[in-house]
Amino acid sequence: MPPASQKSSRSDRKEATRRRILAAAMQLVEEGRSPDALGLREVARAAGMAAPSLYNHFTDMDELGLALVDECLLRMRAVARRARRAMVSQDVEPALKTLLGEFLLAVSRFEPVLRLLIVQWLNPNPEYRRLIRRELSMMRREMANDMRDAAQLKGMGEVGFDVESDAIFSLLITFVLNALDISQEKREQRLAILERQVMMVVLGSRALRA
Amino acid sequence: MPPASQKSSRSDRKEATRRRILAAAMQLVEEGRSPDALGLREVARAAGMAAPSLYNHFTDMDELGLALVDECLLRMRAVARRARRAMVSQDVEPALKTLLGEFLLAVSRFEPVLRLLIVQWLNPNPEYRRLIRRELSMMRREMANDMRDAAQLKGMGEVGFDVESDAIFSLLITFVLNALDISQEKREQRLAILERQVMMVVLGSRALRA
DNA sequence: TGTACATCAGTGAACGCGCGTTCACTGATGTAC
DNA sequence: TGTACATCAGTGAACGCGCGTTCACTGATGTAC
Repeated sequence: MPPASQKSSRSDRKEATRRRILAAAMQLVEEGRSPDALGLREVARAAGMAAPSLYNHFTDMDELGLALVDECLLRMRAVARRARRAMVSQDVEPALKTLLGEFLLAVSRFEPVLRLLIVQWLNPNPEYRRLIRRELSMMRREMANDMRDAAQLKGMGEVGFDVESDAIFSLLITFVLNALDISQEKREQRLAILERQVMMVVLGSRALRA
Repeated sequence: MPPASQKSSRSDRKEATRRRILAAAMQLVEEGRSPDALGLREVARAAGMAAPSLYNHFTDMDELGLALVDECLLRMRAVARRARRAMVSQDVEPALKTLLGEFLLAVSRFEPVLRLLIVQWLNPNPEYRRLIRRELSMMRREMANDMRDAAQLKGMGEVGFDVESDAIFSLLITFVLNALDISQEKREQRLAILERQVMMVVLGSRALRA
């Protein structure tokens, strides 16, 4: 038996290399390289290694692709969490303005990441869809929980916000689709529209409850 | 100068072959063949001709692809028109129920067509996106016009419904994304949610106007 | 501590494959006289 | 109407290309004694 620290030395470096590969792939994505996702050689080159080396870290391209999607989802969750945290303990309207402002920033900053996620949402391989859908509904649920907590704080009692947050998510997703290749200026115009639409949902669900 | 009828004989047959190719491609799409759109040979085989023959009718694969997208959009517009016609001169809620019922049928029936449209919406070649976006905003506008006309009939005066119909469209699009590979049963559950969400938008925009 | 051996991340060359596309050709159909 | 010629939709074979993947090998690193 070798000492644990020694034993892990080689596997530590291997793990680091794996991260390096994923980081290189992510950078390619963020640079907007998206001719139908990335090629094996392209990623290898970006990571500064020979193509077959990737097979020491991923059994095939799909495993790399899924790991990449996972990485993208991770970033999006961080964005969502940050946005939600920024809106706690505000009134509805300023809270939404904050949320959407954060969202616009995120869309601009992560546009290629979002594009990859939507493309892979339609990947013939169902594993991609499962992964994305699972994470997405998790984000939806977190948002619904936050809304419920906020409502409770304002003494509105125990109300469900699942349908409502689902609708808002739909608006956000379509916003991304529409925003994909328009100018920053038009994007802000569309954000103003999005704001009104989210308000519609908020007011409408209030009316439905009454 | 040859008589026009004679002259067109050969080009008529050519035109017919072109249509045959597109029809064969459409059938492949509707059968759910979608490993990242269709291959040249696959389409040729389905149309019963040799691969290079396609070049007598399309300058390259992109032209065929765009023609195919056009065909898909045509069908979707027909669906939309039919749905809107089914909802004239009803009250808001039954009209929406009718609209969404038609919509669910269409999603089930044209699922692969819709999938192709969303995939091509993200095609690196911007021509696809332009085409789809143009057609989509046309459909949106038509819907907004119908809503405006209906509102006018009920004496609500000249009100714009663009933001509202845009929101409803967003909900529909995301519904398609979510519906893509779930069972008929779950789909109907989601349709019930969609109904409530559309009602939220309708009621909410009414509240916003007040 | 020093040496002989095992492991294994990384490599260069090559694989089979299917893709979109080009090319010289064929033969039925239309045109001109 | 009959014949000689032009057009052109359709074809089989072949092209170059880039893809994901396999393989035998190398050489640094870890292991055992």
